[in-house]
Amino acid sequence: MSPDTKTRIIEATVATIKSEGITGTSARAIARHGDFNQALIFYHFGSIEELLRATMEHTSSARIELYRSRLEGVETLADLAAVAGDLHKEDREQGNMTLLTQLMAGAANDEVRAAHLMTTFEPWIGFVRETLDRLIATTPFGGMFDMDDIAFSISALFVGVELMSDLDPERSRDTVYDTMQLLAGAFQAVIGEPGQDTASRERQEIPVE
Amino acid sequence: MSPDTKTRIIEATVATIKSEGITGTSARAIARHGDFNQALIFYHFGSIEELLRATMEHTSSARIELYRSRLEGVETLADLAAVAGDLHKEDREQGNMTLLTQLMAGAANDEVRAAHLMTTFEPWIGFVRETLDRLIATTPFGGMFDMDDIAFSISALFVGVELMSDLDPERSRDTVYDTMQLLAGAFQAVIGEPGQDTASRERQEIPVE
DNA sequence: GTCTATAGTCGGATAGAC
DNA sequence: GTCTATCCGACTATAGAC
Repeated sequence: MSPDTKTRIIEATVATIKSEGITGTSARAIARHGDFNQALIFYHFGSIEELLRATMEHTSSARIELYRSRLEGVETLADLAAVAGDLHKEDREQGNMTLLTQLMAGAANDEVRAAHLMTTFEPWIGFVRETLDRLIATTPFGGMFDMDDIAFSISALFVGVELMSDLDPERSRDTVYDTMQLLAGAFQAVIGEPGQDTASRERQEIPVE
Repeated sequence: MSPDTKTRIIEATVATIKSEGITGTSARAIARHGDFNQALIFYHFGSIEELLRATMEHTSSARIELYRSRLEGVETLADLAAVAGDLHKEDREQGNMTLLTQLMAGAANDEVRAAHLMTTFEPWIGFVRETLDRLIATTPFGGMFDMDDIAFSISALFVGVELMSDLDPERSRDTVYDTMQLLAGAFQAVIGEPGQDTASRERQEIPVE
């Protein structure tokens, strides 16, 4: 019945952060959520610190694969905005974004934790970058902007929207993604779709990496 | 020598959140930072909760006026990005953005605190909106997008960039704002500058509210 | 591997001297 | 208005029974 105990503890940790926030996440609170004894945490992880690190890795690696599989077929900026909006909505409903922002805030004044969290987040940014490369970098506009900065900014935008939405849950943020989709479509119209001629650019192959 | 005691306590609270994070902010830690007795907090504010609320208001109202005075002269999107980048850089260096994100994260699972923080943040979003109104809403593009959503997204972008920058302080984020400035300039070129004719829009008065 | 019990620290908050 | 002293609950972590 009980799967791996370490996994059970990590899942209880996730549930605790989602419902109590990082400031309310203690060994006792986690044990209450998972219905096991508090001392188990220290037997399996040694410290709360180590448990939080393990929790970061567990949740991050689980999500990145889903994102990758869903976004690899995307071919226009409007599609990107639409799929990203859908994924983000799922994550919101499951509390995954709250989990992330709470872990981030809790790591801000702790260098070791921050470095660890950034490492788990890096593939995410790199992956937004890859998607952008497919859609923009092959156009003449690709050379105009630093794609790393844009990928970083887009990732930050999602994080920021979530953090602020958590503060104001009554105002639905679905329209924000609709608006972003409109904007992306307008932008796409200006730069032209990949694989389709426009007045201002030459036809190019889209590199498959 | 000592100004208002309440102010001293609030300033010690700000210093504590900046250096210890929201999870490390306790009555005792605040008292250490401000070099006064812990009991003073409860005499003047009644509870930590109330002190945090007062701190939110204090810091928010102080900054919004500065932002307003600096941004009211802005007339193009590129200028907007430039001035916003400068202001944001100042805030970063003073730790004000860390303060904000930490307060946000700490308020996420506390409805009363969240509502309070959102209230102090609302003028900020409204004010980004006013700036956008001056720059975009008077063009034909104004009708295409929900300006509230865009103002919300821009505010969220800054918050998100900061939260992520806090995790990765070594990678300088100055280039992010340079890139945003470039993007804004390109966008401006497409929609045309306010007060200047373009092929696709009629001349309009910019309403002064 | 999981539990109870407990040590030791730190938290919010109050009473009361000055 | 500011301090000392203190209550009491919650915390991390460990020792040791089972």
